[in-house]
Amino acid sequence: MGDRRIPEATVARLPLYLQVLVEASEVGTSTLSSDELAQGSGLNSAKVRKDLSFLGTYGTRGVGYAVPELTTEISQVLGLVDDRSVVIVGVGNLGSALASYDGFDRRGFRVVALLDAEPDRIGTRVGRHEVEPASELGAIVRERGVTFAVIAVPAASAQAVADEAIEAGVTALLNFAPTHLTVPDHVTCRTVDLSTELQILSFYEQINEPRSAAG
Amino acid sequence: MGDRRIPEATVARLPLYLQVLVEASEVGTSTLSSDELAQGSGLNSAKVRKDLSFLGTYGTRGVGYAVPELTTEISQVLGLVDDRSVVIVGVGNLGSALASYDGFDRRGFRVVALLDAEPDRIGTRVGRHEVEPASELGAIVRERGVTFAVIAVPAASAQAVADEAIEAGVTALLNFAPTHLTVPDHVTCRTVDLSTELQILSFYEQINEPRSAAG
DNA sequence: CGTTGTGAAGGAGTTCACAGCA
DNA sequence: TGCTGTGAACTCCTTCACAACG
Repeated sequence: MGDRRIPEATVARLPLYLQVLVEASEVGTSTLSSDELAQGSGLNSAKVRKDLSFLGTYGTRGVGYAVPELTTEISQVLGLVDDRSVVIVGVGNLGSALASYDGFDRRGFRVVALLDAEPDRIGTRVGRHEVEPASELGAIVRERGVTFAVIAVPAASAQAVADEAIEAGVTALLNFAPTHLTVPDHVTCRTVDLSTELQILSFYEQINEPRSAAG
Repeated sequence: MGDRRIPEATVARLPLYLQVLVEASEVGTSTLSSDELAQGSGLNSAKVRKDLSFLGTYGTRGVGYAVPELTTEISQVLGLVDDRSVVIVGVGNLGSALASYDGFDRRGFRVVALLDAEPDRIGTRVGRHEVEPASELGAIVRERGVTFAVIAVPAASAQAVADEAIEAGVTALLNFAPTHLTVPDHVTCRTVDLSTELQILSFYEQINEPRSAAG
């Protein structure tokens, strides 16, 4: 210990641990060892212990980690304690899917608006929401205290959408457009690009396949 | 140089460079400096040069990188030269969105089947395909020479789907189920979990927000 | 006795800074 | 002159190995 800063690599794994913890608690398990946590998340126990040590001391030697306590602690560290308002911009195929995705609500992310620039789509219902005009982005973000924006618009308009959202007060962006977004320091942006993921897979697939061993 | 192995971190960035290169070529730009590539992908020039040096020598000192040559080289390294057959398992909200996503085809990933376990969905059309029964997974993979599977089923059935796909010959998995999949060494699996991404964002959002500076 | 927590070692990735070349 | 290519320094992450402790 000593340092209070949690390494980036550790932060990226905390949600995995949370997943395993929630599953365990659903089955009634009250304690998990670092090794069990590792199994469940596809890591190794040393990494798990090191990661959890950054949060403080939540384990018991000879026993393991208490599921409810650790769940609470990780939720707290990740800032999942109170609800966050999310706006989804772009209600095409992906945007619609995201709007209907229950994983948002389950972790305290409340979708408060769906926006789109297409006149045809405005006023239609998607999931529990009615699609509103994208031109209202700034106003909606301000009025409804939105801090998260999910960007599911074409690459060409993604930066403009991001800029307007940030201008209005959004501080976290989840970007599905296949393009790099430039954001100020106080804003966090993560880009998820399906095509990129496939290309990375493609690289390793051809490596793993040394010309098909018959037999 | 000397080493022929491309670092993992570099592989993960090659698709970004490819994106910038394709955009540049569409605008008619024939040369890009490491700094321009860096701008476009949100990195820094040293990283770009180091990354590209692993591919060989494709730059010209004093000038930059030739767009078409570098595009070809990266495509080749990523194994994007010939088409790959992809099967999408799970045609819920996300699966449907993926089925209609044109980013797959654009990079040589050919979706050859959509599968689902729900009797209601079988036979319905989604995008250009008719949904087939998930029980046919193994047969379809074998008959159509599928090597990529996109898993968009609930977490509870994801591992079973993965196992069957792998058994039939799939060697690359893109998993959207919020759970860790165990796969043999010769198979590559990448998990994309929206909820995980949001939670990581959440962490940095609260860090960036030191109790809201008025003004 | 079993498992955590952690210094220390080892490895991977990033950045620096500049020689080398068009 | 300007930009690449790259050793070397540095920082970050992972793994090891074991003392500490319930």
